[in-house]
Amino acid sequence: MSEMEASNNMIKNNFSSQGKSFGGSESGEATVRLGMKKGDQKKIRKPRYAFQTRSQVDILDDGYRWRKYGQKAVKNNKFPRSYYRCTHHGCNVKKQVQRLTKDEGVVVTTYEGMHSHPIEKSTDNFEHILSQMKIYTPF
DNA sequence: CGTATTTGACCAGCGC
DNA sequence: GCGCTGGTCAAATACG
Repeated sequence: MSEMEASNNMIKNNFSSQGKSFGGSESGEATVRLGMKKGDQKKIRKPRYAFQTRSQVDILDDGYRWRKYGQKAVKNNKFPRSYYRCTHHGCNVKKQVQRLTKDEGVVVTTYEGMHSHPIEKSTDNFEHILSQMKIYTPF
């Protein structure tokens, strides 16, 4: 996983890439237990979008519900990385949050997969979220 | 009661 | 061939 360093340069700003119909990365998911691992992934590359945001809190809600399924520390970072997963049915979207060792105020959020359902929260509320981002973006 | 969260342990892949 | 890392899952717990 050397992408953590690369991500620093590969940061993309295509936030609107998610709101679209499903049909993309689906992976049959069938896999029973450990079968799901990278079996499909090794063949099909899931879209990965990394976002770099300046915020003291790593809990940036984009409008979806996330369930934390793991937390592991990274070598390049003395801060632990948090793994989140969408709690929707049929929505295998994964998201991971990581902080930069150099700037703890910078949070890197990486989204994996695409949502196949509309946002739960009200769009109006979403505005509040953006407002939160702005507040934590003094630069 | 239900949901969400937490920590630990396990497994597979890859490296050397 | 063995070791190591990373990554995910499972169960237990906490909280609303």
